[in-house]
Amino acid sequence: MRLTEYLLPTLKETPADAEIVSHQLMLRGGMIRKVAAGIYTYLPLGLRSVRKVEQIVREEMDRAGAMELLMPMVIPASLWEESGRWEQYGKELLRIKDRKETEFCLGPTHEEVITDVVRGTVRSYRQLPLNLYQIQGKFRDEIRPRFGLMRGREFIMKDAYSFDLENSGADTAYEKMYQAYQRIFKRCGLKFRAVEADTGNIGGSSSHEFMVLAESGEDAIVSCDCCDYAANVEKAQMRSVMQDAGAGQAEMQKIDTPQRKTIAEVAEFLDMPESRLIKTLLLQTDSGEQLAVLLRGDRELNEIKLCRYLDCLEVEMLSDEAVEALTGAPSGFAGPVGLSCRILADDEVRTMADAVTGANEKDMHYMGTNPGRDFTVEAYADLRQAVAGDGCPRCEGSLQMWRGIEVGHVFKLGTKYSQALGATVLNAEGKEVPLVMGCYGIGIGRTVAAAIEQNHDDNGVIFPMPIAPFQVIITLLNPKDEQVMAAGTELYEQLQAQGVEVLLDDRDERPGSKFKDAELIGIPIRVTVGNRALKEGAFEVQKRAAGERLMMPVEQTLAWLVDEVRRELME
RNA sequence: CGGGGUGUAGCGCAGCCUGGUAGCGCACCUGCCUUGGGAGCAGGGGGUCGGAGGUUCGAAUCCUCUCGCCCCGACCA
Repeated sequence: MRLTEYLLPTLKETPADAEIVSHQLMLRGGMIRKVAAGIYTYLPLGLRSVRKVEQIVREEMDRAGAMELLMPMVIPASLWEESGRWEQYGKELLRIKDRKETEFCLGPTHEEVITDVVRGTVRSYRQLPLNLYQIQGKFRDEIRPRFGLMRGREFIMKDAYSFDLENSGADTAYEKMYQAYQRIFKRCGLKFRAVEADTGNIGGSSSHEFMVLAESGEDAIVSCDCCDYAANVEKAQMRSVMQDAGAGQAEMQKIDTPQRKTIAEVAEFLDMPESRLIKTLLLQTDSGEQLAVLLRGDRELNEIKLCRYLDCLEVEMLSDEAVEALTGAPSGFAGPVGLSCRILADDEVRTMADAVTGANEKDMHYMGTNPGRDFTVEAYADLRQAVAGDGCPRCEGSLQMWRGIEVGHVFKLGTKYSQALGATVLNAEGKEVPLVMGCYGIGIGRTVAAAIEQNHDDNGVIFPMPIAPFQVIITLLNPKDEQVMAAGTELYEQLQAQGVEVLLDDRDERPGSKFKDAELIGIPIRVTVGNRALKEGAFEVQKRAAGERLMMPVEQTLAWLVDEVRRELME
């Protein structure tokens, strides 16, 4: 494309509402424009990168034996009622009505629709295994859209669904997708890691997330420094510390802790480490049950682990009023001694002796309390958030912390949806059995954004060749100079003939602006055409990533470029 | 939803406290000039000051309500 004919609205200044680099650069580079919160238009340049990622995904899905189809974005409520998710999914599901007042939703994911398709078309185990995917716009009415394409409400996703007769087949399908994902993100030029993950409201038995490592990532992940254990902190386990501390020596005694409400304040007041305190969290489940959860003072609750333990969808901290009603004291002084509600505790609490807890009385705490002796814990479980330095659950190593962007997620679904929707086949014995499913997502736009998070410098994006919107940009220093225009145009046409995706910057701008734009939009290779070098019979070539400039004889340039582009596509 | 902030030209902002001609930089248009790192000069276009109501002779500015957007927490590709 010639830039004089292309829509490339670059911005010199950074828009105020863009927080992270990828969002800023996509806005500045003329790749996207916001239409509403979490809703974007992909401008021509941005769309090209999106399409590149889609194409890589397609190739690898097809290679893994999956078939592409396309499902509707608008889905009748009735299907979601069958699976039970119409009630369950909550406000993220955007519900709409048609003119006849029939209810629909905008699809945030498509387990129901695909299962409906398959139950209507697949009757026999001989038609299995089956893996169907689509690349499509999804809508989730996120509580807080942010970071541009990173967390939009409308976003492009590849979602695939596998169907098998038995668990073993489903495991194979899962493994195939896992391998395909490795290939996809590698081809996109990303540094990533697959980690064990919680399954959230998609459900199912096990899952892995593909995390692009980036400081700006919204997820925290841990990995072992010795073995290959890696997990989202939501799910992360740590080496258990099961030894029982036994009853301590101290007598339990009540002490004054005026105005000291937080763990930090009490610890400082008593001049002891936070780990000697027991933190008492008062919570309420979605079914309205109130309970207390005990943690070592320096630990944080992992709500997802708690929800799994309780088999509920969410827990919520009690309001100050509810705390006062339950404990008889203002919030900040809750403790397990004499507490009437159900009490759970993290495993670590079992190892504590002579601990400090709230006394359920204003401005008072207990010293020298011991679980079992002074209060009764209904059950101990792993309820705490992993932190850097915790022991690896699989080996003797210790855990490190990273930030990651979740670009892909694979789930083993089991028969959750096939059972709810009655998707069955006849097996070899002629018996009707529910299909065993898996589902596999990739955030397309998010992958582009993640690539930018990982590949940029002060001057802009540095696209990896496979997902660059164009592979080469030819910068004409002075397009009014006939020789410059002629030499540049010839190279441009030759490159196109060779299948290289090339931009010709033929705009009548000063060189500085053109260099800045070329760097901002991250085209991997730039060819500079100016009369100074042309007099020597040369172009100047420069790779965006490396930066060093190279004078190259005009007649060698075409072959060199074609070669470089092909080589970088292969890497 | 809770807490904090912000809406003035396409973008970045000032003006608001203390009411009285709507401004600056970038971008855009025209001309001249310039052409190896976001030039210069001259001229020009572009605004329901987020919206509604109120106070006032007079509101971007004060008051009330409302909407959008951003940031901090629970959601997820």
